[in-house]
Amino acid sequence: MQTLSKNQQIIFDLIDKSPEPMKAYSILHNVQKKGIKAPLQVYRALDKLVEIGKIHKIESRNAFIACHNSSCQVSKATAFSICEICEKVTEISSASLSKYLTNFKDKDGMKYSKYNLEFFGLCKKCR
Amino acid sequence: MQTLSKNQQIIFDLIDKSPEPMKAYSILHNVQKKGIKAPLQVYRALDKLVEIGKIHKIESRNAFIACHNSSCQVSKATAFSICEICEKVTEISSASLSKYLTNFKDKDGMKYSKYNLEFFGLCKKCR
DNA sequence: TTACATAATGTTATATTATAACAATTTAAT
DNA sequence: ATTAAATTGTTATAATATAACATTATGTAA
Ligand SMILES: [Zn+2]
Ligand SMILES: [Zn+2]
Ligand SMILES: [Zn+2]
Ligand SMILES: [Zn+2]
Repeated sequence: MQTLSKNQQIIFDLIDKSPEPMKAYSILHNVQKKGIKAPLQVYRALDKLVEIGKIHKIESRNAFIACHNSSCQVSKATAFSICEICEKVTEISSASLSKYLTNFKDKDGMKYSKYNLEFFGLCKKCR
Repeated sequence: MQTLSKNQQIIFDLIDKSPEPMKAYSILHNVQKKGIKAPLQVYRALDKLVEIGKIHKIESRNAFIACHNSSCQVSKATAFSICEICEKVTEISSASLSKYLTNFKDKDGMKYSKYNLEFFGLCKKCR
């Protein structure tokens, strides 16, 4: 549990409080009053936060959410559900899923050190 | 098996022949001699080809590969392995994996209509 | 085969996402 | 105190993707 730098903390707090994934330039707009003025300052903080597992990138949406799943060790194994109507994103925390994927071997017997899984469908509200 | 339009066929052929995933602007450069001059022409063909399942988008790389897996019905269920050194991408065709993920239900019992899974590791050559 | 709807194309402009390059400052460990 | 590593600040630019509008081609049904 390392301490975050000033920019990292500001940006993490913002993402952590957001009910939905946040995009980089939306983050930028929200932190300009706190002195973070340039895209690069945002992207650098995002890179670090992803690296240490505090946030995840939703690749299909180019957006970021805070990790609320202590079992996904440093972002090596991530799974999300995404509603195709309202765009609600939830991190999936399933021991059996992560066990299955962590142990998955392909045809050549290769095991992978990392994965990202994105499920799509309709959330409760949108069904 | 529908017939492709002119632009769609040109762009599919290029991607299909490529040994590696192709990015949109690399595609554009490669088809300019064939009269496709604008990004939008490329993106429109890519959108359609993805929609009908002839190609897939590798979300973490913003790149496209041809589908060589008849069992992934119209791109609703895709899985790839990605080498983090040489960026080689392979479509994974595993009946047990697709069965597991297609039947996966989250905590609320929700089933998903679609998923995309990207595994990361080192390919044979790079290990 | 005309009429109509749908799909695809062509074109210009612009929006969105992300990194390069370089200088300065802060932090943490000797 | 010295030094290395990490972080910050700043400007410019690269890479990825869509909006808006006009035109042309294709398929379907009276
Ligand atoms: Zn997580
Ligand atoms: Zn929803
Ligand atoms: Zn496929
Ligand atoms: Zn490799």
